[in-house]
Amino acid sequence: MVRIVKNPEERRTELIETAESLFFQKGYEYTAVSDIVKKINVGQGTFYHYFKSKEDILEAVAEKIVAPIAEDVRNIAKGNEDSATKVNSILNSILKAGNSETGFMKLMHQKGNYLLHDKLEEALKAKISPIIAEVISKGMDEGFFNMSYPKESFILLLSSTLYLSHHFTWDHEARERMCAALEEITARVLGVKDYRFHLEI
Amino acid sequence: MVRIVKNPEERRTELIETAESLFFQKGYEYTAVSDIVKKINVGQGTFYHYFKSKEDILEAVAEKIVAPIAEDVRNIAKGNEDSATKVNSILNSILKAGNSETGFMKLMHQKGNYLLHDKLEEALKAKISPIIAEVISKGMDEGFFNMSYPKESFILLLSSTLYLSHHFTWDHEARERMCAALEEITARVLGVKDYRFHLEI
Amino acid sequence: MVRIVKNPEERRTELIETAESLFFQKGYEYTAVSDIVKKINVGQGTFYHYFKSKEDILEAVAEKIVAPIAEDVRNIAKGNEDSATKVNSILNSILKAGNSETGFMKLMHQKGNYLLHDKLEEALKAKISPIIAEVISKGMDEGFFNMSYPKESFILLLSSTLYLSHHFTWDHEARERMCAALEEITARVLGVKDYRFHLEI
Amino acid sequence: MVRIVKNPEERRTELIETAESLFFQKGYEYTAVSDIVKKINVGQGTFYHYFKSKEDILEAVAEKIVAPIAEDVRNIAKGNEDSATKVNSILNSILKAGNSETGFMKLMHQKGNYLLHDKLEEALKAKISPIIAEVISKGMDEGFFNMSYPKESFILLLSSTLYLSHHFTWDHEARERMCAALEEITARVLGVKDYRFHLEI
DNA sequence: AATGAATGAGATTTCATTCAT
DNA sequence: AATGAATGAAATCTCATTCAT
Repeated sequence: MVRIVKNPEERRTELIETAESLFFQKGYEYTAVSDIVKKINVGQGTFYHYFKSKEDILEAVAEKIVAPIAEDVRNIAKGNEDSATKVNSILNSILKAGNSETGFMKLMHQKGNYLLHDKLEEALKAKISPIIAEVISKGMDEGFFNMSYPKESFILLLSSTLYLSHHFTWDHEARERMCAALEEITARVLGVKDYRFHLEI
Repeated sequence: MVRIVKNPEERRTELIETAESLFFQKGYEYTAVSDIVKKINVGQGTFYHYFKSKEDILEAVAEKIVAPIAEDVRNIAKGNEDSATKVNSILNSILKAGNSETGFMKLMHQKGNYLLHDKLEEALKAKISPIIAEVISKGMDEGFFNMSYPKESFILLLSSTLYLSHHFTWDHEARERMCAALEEITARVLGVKDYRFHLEI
Repeated sequence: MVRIVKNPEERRTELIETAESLFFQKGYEYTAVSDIVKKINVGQGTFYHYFKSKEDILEAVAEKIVAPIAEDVRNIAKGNEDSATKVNSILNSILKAGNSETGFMKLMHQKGNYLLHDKLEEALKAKISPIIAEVISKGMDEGFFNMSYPKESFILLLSSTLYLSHHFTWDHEARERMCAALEEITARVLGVKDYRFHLEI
Repeated sequence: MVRIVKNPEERRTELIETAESLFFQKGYEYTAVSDIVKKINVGQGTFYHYFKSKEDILEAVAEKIVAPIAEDVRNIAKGNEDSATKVNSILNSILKAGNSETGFMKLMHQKGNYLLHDKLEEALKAKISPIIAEVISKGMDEGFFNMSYPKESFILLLSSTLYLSHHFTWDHEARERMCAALEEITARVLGVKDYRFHLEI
């Protein structure tokens, strides 16, 4: 085979992107390392030059997915809106990222992607929870929110949100209702009075 | 090997119980069919008399786990208590079943048990949701509860509850707080005014 | 592939014999499990039905080789000859088994057979040393042999014998001389006076 | 990485020493070329500037180990002592070099070092045998030693000596006995009458 | 109903060596 | 002289399932 030397950064990215697209199509378990390397015409060994195992690239893929979401959430948190609006935007941002045509939800809930599911959930929580915690905390101080156990309550709310995302297969109407329910729940859990959440899936 | 003929029902149960115990110890993925049959000294082929695949016995295990919980919930639903009390009991019943020493939670959240997780969640929802739905619905009629989308809201609440169960490893204090948060959330989601939930993990 | 069911004992032997012959031809390291199974037209899995690893069959091969030698030595030890004659026969038996056309020496000293070398040496010592020890001990009691440290001395002598076997590649004359040297050494080490050892390679 | 140019001789030595230390720790087979180069922070390609293969550096390591021993032996041979004393010193020199904390014996008898074992034995024999042969020969002429096949006998004796070294892990008493046995054997094999060997491990 | 020998596709990983830079 | 990205062949082992008995 012709040997093509590339900037390592570039090669690495190439591998991650290829892996992601294959995990999306066939699922992690059903994607062989050989599928990945064949697709970009590099040797099998090249893969192991960059990742020490198949699970290793899975983590890289999970990070690649979560990074822009975390970035988004971070930006929202930095903004000047009031806390309820921020929470609303954050939830929408997550729902949107998850449910778009190539969103992480489709990826997560596929037969061969159980492990990816785990890694994603973990990464999401690790990167996003702390940011939200701050928003909530500020909202509490300002009297916007009213919860006895803000941190815990929000984790539970977030899990509901992610759970909702699961159900991207539902028919339109069902999703609408689910979404509306989540709006109500969010308001109630946060103890918000004069704010109406608007979520979209 | 000496060939021991047993009552088919008995053999089947024996296989399911063995499978369950192995899934508990090592996880579904890491349990080979050969592990199961070796443990009760039957031939490999025997397994395939009773189950058409490995996934098949997984479903049987999931059902075996869910059945008594559903039974419990059904009994609570039949009782004479008011609706809020019933919901309270139901949630506790689920939490308890999930968190006991050999409860389904430990099983669900183990590395090789992703598929089992799925099947359990599915089975739980299939068997339990309708019963709860009725309780909720009655509570709504009686003015006990107040939600715009009772069914959807409760599913989300239930998912939070299960999610909470996840975290049975936390230290005592953390779990106490989590539990208290769930009590508050439950009340708020259901739109209950004059009832204080008491959950236990 | 047509499935041919055989008596397990037979299949196992078939595998061991095939493995031995391949190790002899190409060396252990250069023999793939797939080579073995292909040669007798069974599935790859069949191999792992009988041996839990490639190293496992290596041990079986080593045992198969050592067993008849140990048997021989045991029979010699049981005989009615005087101790010196027994020792002479034992050494010859080992030399002969090692140096015959398909003897273990050729097997041992081949590039890909280092591990087999080890296993063989180990097995030889484990099975044969105790028998010899007894012969020596009896010879000491009868005044045939005369050594201050019989056990230790004989181990050293045996190692020389095996070492000698190494050199099956030498030309005829060199081997003759080596053999004659060993005869003298044996007599001296054992402290034998009126016996002339006759070794053959 | 910063590129550091060194005196080729120095670089070569650095590589050999690193290889030796790794072979000592992990064994030749389990030491990757990449382990060696990583340890001294040079590129993978640099290795192949100095050695044409992995086996090539193995030989260099073997030579490095054997050289000082041969030097020692050569010096002893040059001395004015009588032949028996010289043999005694030579054997001790070899035993000492082999059994010191980082001696070649530990190296030789390690799982991944079969090939090194071979190379060492070969090198030892090539460099040391001729020197000893001369000492022996002189001793024969002077009537000190008495053997029918001096060269062959001594090789066998040497192999026993090395074999003994093998067992440097034995407990103190066992080694004492082994050593004493070797003293007796040496005297007998050489046909020495009025000399008592004193070996130390 | 029961057995257990047989199957075989396929996946991950290693690493000595090469070569474009 | 030095680099280190790239290569790729090859090998072991797993295990759900089948099927001759």
